[in-house]
Amino acid sequence: MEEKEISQAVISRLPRYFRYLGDLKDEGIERISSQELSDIMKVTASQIRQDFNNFGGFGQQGYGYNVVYLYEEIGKILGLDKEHNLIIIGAGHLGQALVNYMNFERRGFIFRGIFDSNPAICGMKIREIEVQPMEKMETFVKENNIDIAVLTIPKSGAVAVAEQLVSYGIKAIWNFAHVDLNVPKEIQVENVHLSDSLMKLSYNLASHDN
Amino acid sequence: MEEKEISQAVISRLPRYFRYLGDLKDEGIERISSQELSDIMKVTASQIRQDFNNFGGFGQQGYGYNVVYLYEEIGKILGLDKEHNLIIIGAGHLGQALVNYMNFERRGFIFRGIFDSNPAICGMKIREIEVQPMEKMETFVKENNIDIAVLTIPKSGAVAVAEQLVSYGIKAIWNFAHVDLNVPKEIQVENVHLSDSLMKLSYNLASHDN
DNA sequence: TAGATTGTTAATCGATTAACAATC
DNA sequence: TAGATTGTTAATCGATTAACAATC
Repeated sequence: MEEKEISQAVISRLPRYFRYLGDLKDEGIERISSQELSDIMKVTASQIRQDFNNFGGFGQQGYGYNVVYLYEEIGKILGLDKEHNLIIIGAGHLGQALVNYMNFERRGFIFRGIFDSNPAICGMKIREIEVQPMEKMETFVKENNIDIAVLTIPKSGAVAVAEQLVSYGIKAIWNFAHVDLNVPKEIQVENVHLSDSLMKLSYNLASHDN
Repeated sequence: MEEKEISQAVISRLPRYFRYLGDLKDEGIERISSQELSDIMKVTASQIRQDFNNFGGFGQQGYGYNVVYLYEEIGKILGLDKEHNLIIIGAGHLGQALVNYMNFERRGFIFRGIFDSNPAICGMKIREIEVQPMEKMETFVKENNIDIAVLTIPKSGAVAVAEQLVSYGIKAIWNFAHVDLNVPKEIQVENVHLSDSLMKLSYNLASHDN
């Protein structure tokens, strides 16, 4: 599908552009130049133009970029014009928090199922979605066209569950378990290692402390 | 405190080293070479040696690295040998999930207080910690030697609350609100933008889909 | 047309990898 | 000592920034 591979450094910046452009759109701003965007986002205008040009010319010389158009194009690049069917494995506090966070749904990421290995909480409902036992996962994934699995289980079970999910046909994993998964490279994995993030903060706190 | 500034790229890798070394330690492994670590972590041995040498020589020629020693040194670099006092602002699902996640406490990050602007949930207890109204925040921060604030509130209020926190003497903010904070550069900010992370996954899913 | 601003090439900077001398 | 492996310098690679010609 892609002509040339875009670097992950660029991809990581796209959601932030998307957010700022959404805000500008909401404010009714019609056009913006790379220099103006540079001023509010605190990145160089050069980087902005380079980033956008990875995906083709979104702007117009002498004018700049049309906010709504650019916003929509970046949304498409990020796949936000399509619906994604998600399941979440692990109905603990974090899993529940994610299911309850409505903004994902607004962007087309729809939670279809919740699974947990603890029989005590199976049957419980989180926002109309019933928690199911792990045994139901295979059929559910196959019958409901699930493409993304969210892992909010302890690290001990995560590697094995990830392998199962891949065998059921899952294409991407959003991994909150504090462990590196072992899946084929064509399966996309995005790790959210909260304790790593906190440790980084801790380092920066200590090193800038005088 | 620091001689030379260490790049954030290096810092970002330290928690992962720390995790692998902890696992090796638990397995009773005494020593490891950069090459062996390279094999299990899937990064180059060269990078491992460069990374460690930013902080001085942790190894020994002909021998490698002592696992326990290296583990402890990296822990110290990350500031995990000290206790941190945290407060969390926003007692919603995500805030509750973080407070309930015991692993942070194990590493010395202690939740001392929880604040929320909704009077209806003030007084509620989350793991023995009572949710307090925002008005109590200033005194609490000053009297309890709080150094890290965790922001789990909607983006609308986040920028203002961050500024307040800074004025109360907070030194670092772990920001889960989907907005860029506007604080002096000596205040450390670590952003966890979950929707950005999910969008990145969505991009990679779409672009590797054939 | 003149002015503005992009798209894109070239230059710089920084991070990663390779190589090897130092040394345990 | 000989072998192994680090610490560190040098080479490469990739990402960011600067510059400017193209063009609206």
